[in-house]
Amino acid sequence: MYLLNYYIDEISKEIIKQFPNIKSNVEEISSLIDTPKNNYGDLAIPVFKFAKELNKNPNDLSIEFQEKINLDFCKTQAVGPFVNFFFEKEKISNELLKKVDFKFENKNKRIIIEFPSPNTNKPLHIGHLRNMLLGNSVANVLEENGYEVKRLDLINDRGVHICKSMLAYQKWGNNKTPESENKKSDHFVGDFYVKYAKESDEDPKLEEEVNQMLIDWENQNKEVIDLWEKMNNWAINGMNETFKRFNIKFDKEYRESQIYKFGKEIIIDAYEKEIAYKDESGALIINLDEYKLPEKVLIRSNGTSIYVTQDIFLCKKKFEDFDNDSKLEKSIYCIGNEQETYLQQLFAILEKLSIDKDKKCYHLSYGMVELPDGNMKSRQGNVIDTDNLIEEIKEIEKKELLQRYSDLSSEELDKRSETISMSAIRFFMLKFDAKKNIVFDKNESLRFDGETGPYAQYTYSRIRSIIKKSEIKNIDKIIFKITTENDFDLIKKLLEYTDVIIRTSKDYNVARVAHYIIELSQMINEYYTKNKVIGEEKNTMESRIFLLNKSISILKRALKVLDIDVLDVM
RNA sequence: GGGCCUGUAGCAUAGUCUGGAUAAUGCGGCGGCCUUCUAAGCCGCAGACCGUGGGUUCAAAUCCCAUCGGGCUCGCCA
Repeated sequence: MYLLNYYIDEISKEIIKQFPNIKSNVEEISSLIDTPKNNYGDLAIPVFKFAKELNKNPNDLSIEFQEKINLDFCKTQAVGPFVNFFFEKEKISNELLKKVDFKFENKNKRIIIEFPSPNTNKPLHIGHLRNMLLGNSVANVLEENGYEVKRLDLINDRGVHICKSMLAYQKWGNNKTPESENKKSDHFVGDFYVKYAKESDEDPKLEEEVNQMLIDWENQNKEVIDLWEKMNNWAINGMNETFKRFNIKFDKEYRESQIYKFGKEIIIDAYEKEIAYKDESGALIINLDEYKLPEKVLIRSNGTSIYVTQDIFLCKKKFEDFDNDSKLEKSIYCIGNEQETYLQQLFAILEKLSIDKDKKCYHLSYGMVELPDGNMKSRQGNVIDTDNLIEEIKEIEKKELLQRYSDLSSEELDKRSETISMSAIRFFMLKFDAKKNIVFDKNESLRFDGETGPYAQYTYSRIRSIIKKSEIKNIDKIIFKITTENDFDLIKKLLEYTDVIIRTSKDYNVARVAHYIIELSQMINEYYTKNKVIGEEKNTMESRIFLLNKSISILKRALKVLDIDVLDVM
């Protein structure tokens, strides 16, 4: 527990003082001190290690600990081979509450993170949604921890799949526009992608036409380029609306169409330095045996570049763009786990080419979003679309709200249902370990009770309501005194927030934040149902308001990391 | 066949990195709580050979080995 380090170290020092024969130093002893689960104490340490060193029975030694260790801020108690420490709650609760507001210092380090890097042939589905919520939340965590974070998007705006929707529009579009059809523009484009898929099943010749279109595109054929620009703008503008709704802003956008030609020189240079070799077909290949990875073709036998060629270039460019002051600590790629091998290869190549000598590149991998009847297939239209999904949940939420408040203004109804439904979907997408596949069942997945975003929002609103009714002003000036046994447990939970951020900044496991939010909400809910606030004696009421106010400020901070907004009234 | 990920109550998950005391939470089930701060809530009960087998250890859901089931992936797709 980071914010308890002072006390942990004090205990360690005292142990060394009382037991000079113990060989471990303060740091080593501190690392053994833990915050035990049940009611074993506020801090605890097992004595096995010391028992061995001192050649004593652990159960006897722990009793010796109990007798010898005397600290003013805690009581010592032996239980079997464990020594438990119970804080003198009245003495240190105010001190601890001051620590709750801990803010991380600016680290003077930068981290870049790339997501969700969509193709411009279809709208964003819930697979993209998982990607962008994950990427943005990781970025938020790192910012909270004091990093400068840059959000990057690589728009995959060229290639055969883009030409598919273009060809379908050329053939069956009849010069319709998103405006004329009153459709969100990326959906308009996506419909032609699905149309192509259907038609090409019947007519295999379409594939040749698509390939020809790609060649025409590369040759800058004006008609094709015009069509491409028109449809790309539709796709990108539509996606930007969705990003905006999710409060996602990019610091820089790269476009594949602008970089896909680059990278060849780097490969050829590597070939000349014998880092890559040419096989009998003429393809340039890099061997990655030393990384226990399959070898990778870098340039095709016909001399054209492939995706990895430009990816190598892009990495170099990112370093140029964001590491000219040597402040870059990490370059994170938020990409699905089906690309794991590819990214391992890419990173190995970047290291061999001395582009990423310090291993700054990191693959933030995540599992697939599956539907109850199997994987999503964009070309078959078997997908859950992000925009449609939000609207659907929002409608359900509106009904929920009207059941509770039949007289809500339509404005207020819209605002609340938007905030609550966004919280439900955000929380659901983030509460699972990113590595794991999730099955998205509309009926089961999106709830408003239990371990959900709305549950945490509800907690927040309840406390806001209590604070308002208490009519207490200048809450910060209240001198807090413990009024119940629940107080201290809640304070300890608030202190955990810092650890959650520290740990998540290291392993990028944002689900930890979600679980913390639930645990904290549960404790707050338990607190106010057990301990009344309004109507209590003045000092009791003020102390409880003080503590609850601190609690929801941490709750709000944690929710903010997941980009979940709170409501004063829910 | 090789590599990576994964397996915990009926279901969905946390805990595994860094071994520690009674394996935690939600949904579902059963039973309570709206004449005092919003029932999107709270309280209680039932429900777990932690995939299986071995090993290391005073101590294993956690570490090691093997094995079985599921997912992803493996030189010119992006």
